Order: sequence, then C-alpha cells, then structure tokens
Amino acid sequence: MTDAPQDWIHPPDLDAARTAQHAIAARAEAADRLPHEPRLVAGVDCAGAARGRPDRLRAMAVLLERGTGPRPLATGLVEGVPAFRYVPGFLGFREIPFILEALAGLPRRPELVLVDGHGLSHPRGCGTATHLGVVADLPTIGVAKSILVGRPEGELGQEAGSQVPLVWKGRQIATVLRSKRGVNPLFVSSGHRVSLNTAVRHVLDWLAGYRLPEPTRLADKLAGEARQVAEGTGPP
DNA sequence: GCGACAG
DNA sequence: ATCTTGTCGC
Repeated sequence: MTDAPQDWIHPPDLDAARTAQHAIAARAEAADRLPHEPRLVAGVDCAGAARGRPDRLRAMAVLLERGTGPRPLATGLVEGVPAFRYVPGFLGFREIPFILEALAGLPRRPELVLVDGHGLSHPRGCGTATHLGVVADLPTIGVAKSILVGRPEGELGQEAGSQVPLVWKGRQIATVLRSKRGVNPLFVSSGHRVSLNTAVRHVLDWLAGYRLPEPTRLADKLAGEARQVAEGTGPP
C-alpha cells in the first residue's frame, strides 16, 4: 500500500497509533496471496546502534534466494534516530520507518519477508509483521522469540518440529514451534497475505540447524556485526 | 487496582 | 533490546 496514511507510519501520539493499528489490521489479509514457491525471500531485524549512541536504531534487510546456498544475494543497512520509544504493542512504529529504508536498499523486491516479531498474534492484530506487510504491500510472516499475548495450548514436545497452538481469547493466533532441540520455541504468526499454515511451512523450510530461520538469523547476525564495525572492533 | 509486556 | 566470560551439557 504505497498510499498508506501518514499516521500509519508516523502517528503523532499513542492514541493515533492505536487507531492506525485498528485500520491496518482491518486491511491485513490472513489468506495466502503469494507465489507457491517464493524464491526471493528477505529477513529483517533491528538492533541498537553502537554503544554511546543509545538512541539510535539500525535496521538490516537480507535478501536470500532459494537453493543459492547460505550467501545472501544482497543486504540493506540503515541507521537513524527512532521517533518512537519502545512501548509493548507499538513496536512497528519504532522499527518500520527503518525497515522500509533497508528493504528499499535491496536490488530486488522480495516475494516474502520474514520479520523478527509478531504478526497477528498481537492485542489488536497488528504486530510489526502485519504492520510492515500492509504498509509495504508485501507477504510477511511474524517470527517472534517470546510471547506478547496468548498462552500455549498443551505441552510442547522436546523434538525439533514440535508444535502447539498459541491461543488468545479462545482462538489460535500463532503456532508455538520448537525449531531445534534444546532451545526455547519460536512463535510463528501470519503477517500479511500468508496463512498461518503456510507461515509455519516456510519457517520450517528455511531452518538450517539453528533456532531462527536463515533470513531472520542472518539479518540478526549481520546487524550485530555492523555494530561491531561501527565501534571499531569489527571482525574481517 | 495489579500484573504483563514482541524488540 | 542491552550489559558480558566462563561454563555446563549434549
């Protein structure tokens, strides 16, 4: 949605932000509307900037192509001063302005984006993944490392691939997924234009022996390495 | 009113 | 998220 209202990205206050989230959630699509086998997949993540620059934020976008091995096709990095402080439930307004820039830095538009955070598993059905998907008009999946709302239903198995529903107010809002043995589970949710089942399928497809799927794992890792470089203590 | 609370 | 080395376990 290229013509997203200004309030959907830069609301003046939390009340306007809350109103925007309801409007965005109303336009989010929970049904599949993406290529059957997406080949160009991006992972996005935000991290604090270098120490000594506590109020700055860095966004990293990594573009991967299926079957091309572990090397990213391209990366997009951007840093700036966030207009929003961190408020649980409003993370998108803090990170999305930078994520959009980072994605714009990629040579090609991805067919699917994995986001570090929740999608529909949010108090107003508008987690960062959903928010980004609607604003950028891209299929997105939420891959969170902890719960915002809801409760796992039943006992999650210890084996990799184990799943149980994450339920809130009587309905499933995400899938709790043990992506690897011996690690805390992931919380996979529909972002925009990707159903929950398809979201879980793609997360499983992109796992490579680590807790996080490759797109998000690399975005996370490269954002951290970029910080080291910015501080002068960088690896090769 | 109190506790919970993505990154 | 971030502050941070070594350490316990498969």
